[in-house]
Amino acid sequence: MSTKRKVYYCPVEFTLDQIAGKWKILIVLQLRFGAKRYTELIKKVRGITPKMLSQHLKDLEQQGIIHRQIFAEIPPKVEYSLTKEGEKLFPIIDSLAQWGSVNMEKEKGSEIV
Amino acid sequence: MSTKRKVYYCPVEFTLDQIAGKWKILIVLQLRFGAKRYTELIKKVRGITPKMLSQHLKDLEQQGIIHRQIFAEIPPKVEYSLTKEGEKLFPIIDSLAQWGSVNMEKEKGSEIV
DNA sequence: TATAATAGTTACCAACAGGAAAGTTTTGTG
DNA sequence: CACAAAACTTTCCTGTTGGTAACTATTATA
Repeated sequence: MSTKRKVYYCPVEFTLDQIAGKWKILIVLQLRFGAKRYTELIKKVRGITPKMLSQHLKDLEQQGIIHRQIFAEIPPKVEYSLTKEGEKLFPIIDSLAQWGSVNMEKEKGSEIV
Repeated sequence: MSTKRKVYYCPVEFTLDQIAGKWKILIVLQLRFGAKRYTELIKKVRGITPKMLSQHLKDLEQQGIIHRQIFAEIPPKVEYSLTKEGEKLFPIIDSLAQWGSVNMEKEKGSEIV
């Protein structure tokens, strides 16, 4: 996600720009199962690096999709959760998951674990 | 889309890999309104270059999402249309469009034309 | 004083997606 | 023979995305 002001003529194009990239949707997917801490996300979002995670968490917070809550504890605790706005992405995630489940099976060498 | 064999553990991740990038979904979106020729697509998919269009048309054909029909005419005529498989992407496009319509309006400086 | 835990940041680098501009092929028409 | 039209292809270049690895800050505990 960039901060460039761009005029969109197409809602689909707008959405694609908002959630583009390898990680945003996968992060939201994990948060769907409940609020999570930074290190939990590192473990659950397979393959994501600290840099990518914090970068995308920042973006998502600015977009109003997730909420970041800091607990005044030692050691520090920060919890990420979906906002109401974020929950509105569920239909997108569902349709992606639906299409994926059907089409993954056609691929030789892929497994569902 | 790459040809690399990759094992997927998550249907959402699989789908994202299949339709990732700036153009695939926008091409499918246009073909939803009927079969189109190459030059029509160039005009309708705002901003796409010849290179990007033919590259993604090739990918989409290999993925079984679109069908390419050549007419033996002079000058040449090639028509692209969605396959049954391609039509299964409609729910994804619909959810992207839905989210986009709602959220675009919140952006100052964006207009729907 | 050294270590551990959490939540990051920073610097550097590589790969790939994408863009610009020009060229290619085929045949028909003036 | 030159040009037009359709459908691409090719070359070269740039910018963004993403990856690796190391480093930082804070406080508690042994």
